[in-house]
Amino acid sequence: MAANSQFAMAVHILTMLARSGEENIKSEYIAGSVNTNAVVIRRLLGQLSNANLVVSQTGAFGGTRLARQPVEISLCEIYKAVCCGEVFALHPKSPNQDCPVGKNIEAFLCNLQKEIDNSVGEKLRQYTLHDVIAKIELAYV
Amino acid sequence: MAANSQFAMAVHILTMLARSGEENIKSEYIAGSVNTNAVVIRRLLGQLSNANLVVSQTGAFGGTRLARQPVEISLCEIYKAVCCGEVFALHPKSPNQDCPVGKNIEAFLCNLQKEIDNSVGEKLRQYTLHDVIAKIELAYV
DNA sequence: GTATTTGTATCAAGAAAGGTTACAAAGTAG
DNA sequence: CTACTTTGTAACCTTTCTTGATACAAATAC
Repeated sequence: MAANSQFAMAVHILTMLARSGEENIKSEYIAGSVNTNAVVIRRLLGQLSNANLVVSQTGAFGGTRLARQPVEISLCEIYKAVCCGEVFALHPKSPNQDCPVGKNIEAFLCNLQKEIDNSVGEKLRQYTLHDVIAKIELAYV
Repeated sequence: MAANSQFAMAVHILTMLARSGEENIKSEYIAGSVNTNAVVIRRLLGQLSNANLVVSQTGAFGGTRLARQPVEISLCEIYKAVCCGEVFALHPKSPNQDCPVGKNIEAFLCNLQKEIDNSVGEKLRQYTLHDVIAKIELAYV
């Protein structure tokens, strides 16, 4: 399976929007920077819109802009908006319930999964889009 | 077959081995508990063997046993032994280097990726195979 | 009305994981 | 030495996910 880079692309997209303020940005333009197809961008924008992170407009002079200030959007929100996945997956088939290990390992792993996810969420909550811009601007001064 | 469940299966395998002490366990037997094919188990055991977590023997009465005591094997080591993947992937194609965002976002995301991975590693380092057994035994008393 | 842009639907290509069969190599027992 | 057992791999198939691409209806501006 191809690796999931939706979070990386979503951060890229939102960083572009953050730098453009109230101006509407076209998916075609963003696609040029992310180096992909405009439909890929629009699909991601759809998810970000569902999460109330962006606002879109159809029609001529339409496009997308942030729904909130960059300082009010954490990377954790972005992660949750586009990543349905967990850090690791559970067993593809349920383990053998007649084995004491098989019977109980799933519950353990499921709890562990949640614990790790919380840990990742906490880390991501430390950064906002504003921080991303700050770091990137520094990088090319 | 959705996401990567190698870590989940590896923990399951090692828990089985941990409960059997010095005894050699056959891949066929483990496969019965994990509910998969013996070759899938042997593939994982190969990775765990490369990481010096288990020792295998071919031939009659062969099989696999832990290379160390359960208390000396952390979940972090297991994770690193079987997961080549990161929590999130970077851009599939390199972003447009003519765009200030495209030019600098990769470095930022790469650092973030490492930071998150460290965070996950730290969390997993808190648990050993011994802890897993303790929790599982409790679960079915 | 015409041009533009989003929002979707649909399809194809490629990658990764898991499952399966097959078999050589290594080891044990007698 | 012979027969048997088990690991270690290779090869192949199927399923599933992600990305990329084309197409077109709906919405909006002038």
